[in-house]
Amino acid sequence: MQRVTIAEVAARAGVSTATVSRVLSGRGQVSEDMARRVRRAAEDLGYQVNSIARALRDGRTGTVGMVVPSITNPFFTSLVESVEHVLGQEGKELFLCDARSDPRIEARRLASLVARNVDGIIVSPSHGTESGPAVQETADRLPLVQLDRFVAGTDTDWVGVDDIAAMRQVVDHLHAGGARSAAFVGSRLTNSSSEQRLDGFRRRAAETGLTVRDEWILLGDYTVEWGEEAVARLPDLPDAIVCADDLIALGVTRACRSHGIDVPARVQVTGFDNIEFARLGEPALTTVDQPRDQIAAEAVRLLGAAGGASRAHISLVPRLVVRDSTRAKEPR
Amino acid sequence: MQRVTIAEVAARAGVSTATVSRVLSGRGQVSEDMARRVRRAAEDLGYQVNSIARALRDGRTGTVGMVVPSITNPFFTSLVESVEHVLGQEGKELFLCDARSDPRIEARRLASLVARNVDGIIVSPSHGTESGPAVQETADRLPLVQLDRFVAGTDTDWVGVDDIAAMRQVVDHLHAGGARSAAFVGSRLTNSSSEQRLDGFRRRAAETGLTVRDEWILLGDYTVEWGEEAVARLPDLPDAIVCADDLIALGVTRACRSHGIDVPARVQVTGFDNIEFARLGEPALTTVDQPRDQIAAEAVRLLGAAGGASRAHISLVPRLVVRDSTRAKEPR
DNA sequence: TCCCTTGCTGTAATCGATTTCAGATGAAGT
DNA sequence: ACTTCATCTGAAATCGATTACAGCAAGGGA
Repeated sequence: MQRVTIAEVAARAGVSTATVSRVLSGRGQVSEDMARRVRRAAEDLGYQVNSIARALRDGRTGTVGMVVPSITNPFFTSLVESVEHVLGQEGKELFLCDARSDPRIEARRLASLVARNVDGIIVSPSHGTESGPAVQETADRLPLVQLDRFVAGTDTDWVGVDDIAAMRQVVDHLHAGGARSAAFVGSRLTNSSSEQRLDGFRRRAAETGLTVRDEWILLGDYTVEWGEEAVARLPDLPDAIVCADDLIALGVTRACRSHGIDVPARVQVTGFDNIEFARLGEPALTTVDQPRDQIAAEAVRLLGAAGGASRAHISLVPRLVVRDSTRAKEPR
Repeated sequence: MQRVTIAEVAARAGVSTATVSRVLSGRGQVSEDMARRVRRAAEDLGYQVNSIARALRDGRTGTVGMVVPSITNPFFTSLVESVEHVLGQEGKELFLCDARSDPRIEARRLASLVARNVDGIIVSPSHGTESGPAVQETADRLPLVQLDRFVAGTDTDWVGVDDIAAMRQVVDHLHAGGARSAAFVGSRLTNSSSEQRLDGFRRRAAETGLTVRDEWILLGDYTVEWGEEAVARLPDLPDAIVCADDLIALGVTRACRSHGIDVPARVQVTGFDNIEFARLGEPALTTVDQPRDQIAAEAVRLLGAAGGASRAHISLVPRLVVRDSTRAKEPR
């Protein structure tokens, strides 16, 4: 159970710890003779570096922290997977934290990541305003990139999709399928995704002449349950229901099915994110595909390039995936 | 950006670093006078401990590593969430790694967790035999608990469900619903869950006189796609299809729907795990609910209690959740 | 008055790997 | 033979927090 230290390797090889370090880390020049002896000794003893000691010494841990609002939301899960993959390619590792959609828990997580000397932090903030102080404070100490969601009034890099452009595609597609009125089911306006998507929806609906009534704007959580409940709350049925994410949309189609409302004949429904289960809905969901791998790659790149005085806001244009919950066959 | 060290706090408060440490960590006696001065100085400078340095000093990091086969599988995700929650209550944090169902990647992750001095490791091994060496080697150095799955021939603690008992419930329930023959769709026999579940299925099927033909045992991956494909591969239809997890079951019911096979009237289908989406299938899946929170709590408890010479194997009895993909109304 | 506690505080060692700096060796050049 | 360099090694400092140990002062008892 005792860990082997560099000193023991040095003793066994009959050299100094400096030489051992040089051999094993590959920097500095060491004669082939010594190198062999050291490697042999390290091998025999089963030596492995203590990365805590190394981290203390050179101030970097090779670790990136990531904080997401909810690890059970498949969208964030797949984002985490992408980020982990990209980091893996640079030999870095991921510290994953779940904020449980609570800005206070989020703040604690961020502080603890700072204390643990991660080299950078990727965060998808839980709340559009309340997450602000903690995020900004953290960003002042470490490279930090916001992902997907964005907190108002913070000065950090950001990567996500262009929600406005996405909603334009969605609305146009529904319109092409014959919709003349539409409802929006989203989450309470406590984060930027939700706001942006609602905003984009409203704008494009106005431009295309779609009827949108105030009672048709329903805000709750990013959950299947809320989607189901929202349908019950609609005073009457519009031609289409635009959902702020796929979980909500799955709830909406499920509720429609159990109320005997035909989708897409009577009501067209759209989701957002293109999680794996979107295609498993009945009917399969038309939704907006987020380019996760690209988002992850950009985020990691920005973390590495941190330090420039100017902040980057990278918004990628997502792609509409047409399935069976809408009527038009073309993306727009 | 510069981090404040204990020395700076000491200088500002006009005391030694020892005193600062004693005040801030609360151990050792310090006069109220000094304590106030120190706290004041720490506050002013925005001091935060460097947990790397602390970890180096006292050999513990307050961190637990967890390795799962696939973070995109909702079952593992919810398990991670439970574990994270339990750890959070003891002030520990979780280092999450995704093995991508590859024992080699898994071995690398385990080694890196050891190098990072985590206090313990929770792993759900990817492969029933190939994961063995890495898992055993890791367990020899650190407290380690296997979760859900188990590697043959390793000597470590384990927590999971009693797959045999679960399958007994499943088979009895299908039998009660009128099934007289059944197929099994699982994953290739590369992990204990799969083996145990198939074994349990076979045994109980034999005991209850259910017909099981060899061509009805189909093994692939834990994915929706495989479930869909498996249906196409069945030479003819049994009365029931028992799936080794919910993802497979979702694929199976989806394929049945698109082939016009009525579930549960023509074929009954069952899943395993009770992931959130199980109830969203069409029809909603009858499945086996895994007591995640309890599994997580036991795992964390075992990690803490490590050191005893004897190994604990804790198997919890899961509960059958009856929904619409089967015919009988009672659990058994 | 002197010794012994008791209660605080500071000095310095410690954890393990890395790296600076100085010293040693040997080869090549004049 | 004497420099001059290049090449390699090792001693010791360093990162930041913790803690064993020693020292000091005040108070009590003999």
